[in-house]
Amino acid sequence: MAQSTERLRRYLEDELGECRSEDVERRLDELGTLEAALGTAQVGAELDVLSALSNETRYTLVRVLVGAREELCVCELHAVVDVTESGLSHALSALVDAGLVEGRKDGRWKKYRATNRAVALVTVLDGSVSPDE
Amino acid sequence: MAQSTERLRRYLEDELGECRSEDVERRLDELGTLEAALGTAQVGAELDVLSALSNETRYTLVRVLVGAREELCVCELHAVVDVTESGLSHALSALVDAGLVEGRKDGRWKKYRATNRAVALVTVLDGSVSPDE
DNA sequence: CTATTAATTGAAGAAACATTCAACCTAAGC
DNA sequence: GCTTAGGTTGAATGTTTCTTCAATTAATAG
Repeated sequence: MAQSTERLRRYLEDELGECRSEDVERRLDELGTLEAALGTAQVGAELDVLSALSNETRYTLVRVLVGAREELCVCELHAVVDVTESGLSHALSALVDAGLVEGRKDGRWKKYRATNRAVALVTVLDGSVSPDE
Repeated sequence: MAQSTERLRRYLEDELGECRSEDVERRLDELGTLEAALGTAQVGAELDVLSALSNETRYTLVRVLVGAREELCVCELHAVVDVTESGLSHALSALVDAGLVEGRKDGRWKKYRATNRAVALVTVLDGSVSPDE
């Protein structure tokens, strides 16, 4: 919520024919309610997930792990993305933080797999985004 | 796809008990297939959508428009986010490019509404992300 | 036609991000 | 024990991405 309400008043005058202070107040309230519909914590968490996904390296890793339907070793994932070992580790760590991937140590190897959240998101993206744009 | 296959060879030796060159080749192939499962164009488009959403201002706008279930005037949206008019315009333009929002001019006002794609994505995010993280 | 208002555009500085290098930790192997 | 290999961490840098300011377009009002 923020900023000058002058323009909004003129807009409501246009829409409603007339406009009193309380009309502006009411509309601001409605808009505020829409904005706050989910808590700030929820929105913050969703933004974290989106930020984690919106990077080519990380998104590729998620896609591959979702597609694999099984856990993959870091050394296998390294064959799939074009970053250093360190970069790969940073990427996986960000995905773990976002709850998109889970890691497990297995002897001297470390394996990662996609979470249900990752599967759900990738599925929707595939379904609602067509390549021609 | 990239990088040294030495570690992968050793990993496969561990997993399979033995490992010939062709085993490494085959595994690299499988991984490559996973990575290429969707075309590059598709992945690029999905990344564009994710990048558009992964910003507080833009995500808030999408959430409000999805929640409103009707078109809202720029001057109304301005009451909801904390950026300049110019910033708001840039944000809306990015959302249009990503196919998350559609704009329509109405006299001297301009109105935006959420697309189906936006509704689908917000719905899944709400469903799969819980606030406590 | 001029002035005003709604909104957009481009450029530029500031802030956030991603990637790498180097150092490090841990588990196995000798 | 020592060494090697898999993987992670933190700091630094180079690149993107935001946000703003100033100028601009388009529509209405006078």
